[in-house]
Amino acid sequence: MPNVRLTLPDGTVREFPQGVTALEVARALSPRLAAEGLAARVDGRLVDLTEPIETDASVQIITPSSPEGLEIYRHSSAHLLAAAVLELFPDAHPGVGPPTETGFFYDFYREKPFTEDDLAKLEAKMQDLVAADLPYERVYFPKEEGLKIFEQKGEFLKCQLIQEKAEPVFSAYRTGKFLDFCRGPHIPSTGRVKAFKLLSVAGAHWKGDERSYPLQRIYGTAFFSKKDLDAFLAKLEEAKKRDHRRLGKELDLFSIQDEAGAGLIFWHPKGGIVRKEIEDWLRAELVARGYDLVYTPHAMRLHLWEISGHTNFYRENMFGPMEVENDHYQLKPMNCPGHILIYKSRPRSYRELPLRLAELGTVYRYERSGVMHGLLRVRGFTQDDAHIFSMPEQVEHEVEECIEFAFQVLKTFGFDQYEVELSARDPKNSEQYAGTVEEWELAEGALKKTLERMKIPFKTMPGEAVFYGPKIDLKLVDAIGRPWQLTTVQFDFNLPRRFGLEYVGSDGRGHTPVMVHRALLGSIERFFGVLIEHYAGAFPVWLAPVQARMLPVSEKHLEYARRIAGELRAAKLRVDVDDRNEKLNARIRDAQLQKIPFMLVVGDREAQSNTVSVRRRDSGDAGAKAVSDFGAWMRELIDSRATKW
RNA sequence: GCUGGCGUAGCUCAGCUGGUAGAGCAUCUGAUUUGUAAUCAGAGGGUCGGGGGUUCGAAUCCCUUCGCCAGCUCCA
Repeated sequence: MPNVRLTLPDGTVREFPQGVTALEVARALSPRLAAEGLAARVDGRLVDLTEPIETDASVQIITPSSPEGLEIYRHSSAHLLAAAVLELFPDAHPGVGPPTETGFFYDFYREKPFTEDDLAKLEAKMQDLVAADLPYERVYFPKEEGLKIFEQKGEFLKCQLIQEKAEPVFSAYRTGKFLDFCRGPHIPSTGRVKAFKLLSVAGAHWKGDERSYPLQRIYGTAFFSKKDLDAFLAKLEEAKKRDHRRLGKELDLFSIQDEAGAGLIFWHPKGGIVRKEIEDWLRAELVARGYDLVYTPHAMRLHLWEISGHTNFYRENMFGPMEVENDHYQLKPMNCPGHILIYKSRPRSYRELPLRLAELGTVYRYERSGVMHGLLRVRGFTQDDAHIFSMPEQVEHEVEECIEFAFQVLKTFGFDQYEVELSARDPKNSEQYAGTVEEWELAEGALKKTLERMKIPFKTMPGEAVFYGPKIDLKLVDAIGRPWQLTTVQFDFNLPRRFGLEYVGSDGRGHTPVMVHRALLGSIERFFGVLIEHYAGAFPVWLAPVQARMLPVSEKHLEYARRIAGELRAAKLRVDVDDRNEKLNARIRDAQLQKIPFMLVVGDREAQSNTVSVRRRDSGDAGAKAVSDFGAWMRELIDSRATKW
């Protein structure tokens, strides 16, 4: 039998008999590699360890430490789940079951819904299958023949997939009694699955099409070790504890009320303080950066939205128009037309450009009833919006400034990780965009060049652009690693033309300006939600609704506590006094649960020496401090917007 | 909007197969005068999300509507 020459990752070349499997290669290299191997990469192609290698090739063994390892492992876990489902629930029809970023899922069509109890039973069955150490056996079928087998099993979803996607001879994987149409690769056997958990069951639709079959999706996750799984589950718990909806209630920050309607936010006094601090900082920053602050009406004549193109391209996100004196008015879903009207209110000279109009503009968008989510997805929200009108040659610089501003925002609010996406048009779907192909190419090129010049890594997302132009989106990553889309910088060559905007150039002639839409926090509501989760409700001093709470040891010290609170308030600090008739311990506990940064315990000792005993939220008793020293310290923490102290 | 789950006091939740509501915390009152994460006692508080139906009788069963949760889809 002839030999094949296999190139290993370290560059060495070794000869093996033709038809050797990657598993055999691994064994030849080291028993440990063979034991750990999950799959193999042969000439760039991911294959099973048991696949024969017939020609010279480069071979790499995929192990748990390879980036692809976990994905393959989870895909195999999904098959394991499906195998368990078919054993326990023969009436379930399997759909698809891919790995995801955090685990895997498998979709089934079934009349009866799966319950939480079913998940426990399925986990037990999966354990049995793991114990049985069944191989993931790759088998091949000619298309017609294979199709018949799946038809006999009544797996109509699989049949549909095979008809649409299968090669003339297609591969499938057998795990015990379960046979799945699948490209692979898979791990060698079920015994290799070490740590998994089924997490939830939720609805889904066949191929994501809501008119198609309703399916039940079972979510699970799998890791190489129990330790990793436990760490993941702990992270889920942590996320639950940080949930802004829960903290919003516990800390009395905001509410959403049935009586008022879904997706509409009530900012309570404590949330209101946080919002005001954010807005004050932002406004000062806007002014410093050459923006002009404006205000525009919440409802305007529908006619404007026809000009802007919103009634064509955005109607399904708009509340219905209201009739006023034989005319129609529209609650604004965006702030752009208002700012455009300000621009248009008089002739503009090139000397005033770029004109940066900023507004904390409240907009209303119709969201389908199932999509609202706390502060993160609502129907009424305030954008920290701005529209920059500039000459074409200024626009790249303006985009750069916006991104630089966005980075400053991230830093100020304690975020240090981010991801950047460039959203371009979908070239196959040009009718959903306003403007010509040339204009789009120009705009996308300009955004791309700007990011490259700033040396910012980014991903290009085709088909993600808005109807009037391409955009750069910035996602921040919060304290527990979740990304949130907030900042958006959008290029617009469309609206200026639709509204007939002009400026007089140095040549004395009229020209059309270019417009940049940008929001940095995105929406104040969403940003607030993200902030709550990022800080787990424990805001830095400058944002904390109550910055310090006086805790008089007994009623005797109430007067002193009130006097000091008054002094600190005069120094513009947010201080309150817990004058309830409760044990000190109980009041400390409450302040702690309210995540107030500083507790000031005052009793005889403090009253005599004009001091306060400082208890820090995160590290407990910090000893006595002169009142004036404490005030100065607080001032510094606030003015520097310190996130740690 | 779609699929599934759910909606009981301000909050968190109990209430088996229908017999007309209960706990802890919170609130109020009283006692206690507190030194770094829950003092004790008493009281008030619910047309069981809304509407309709089945039944002698509904928090419990059915229909409908609103809302919430997990997803799908979509987005700041």
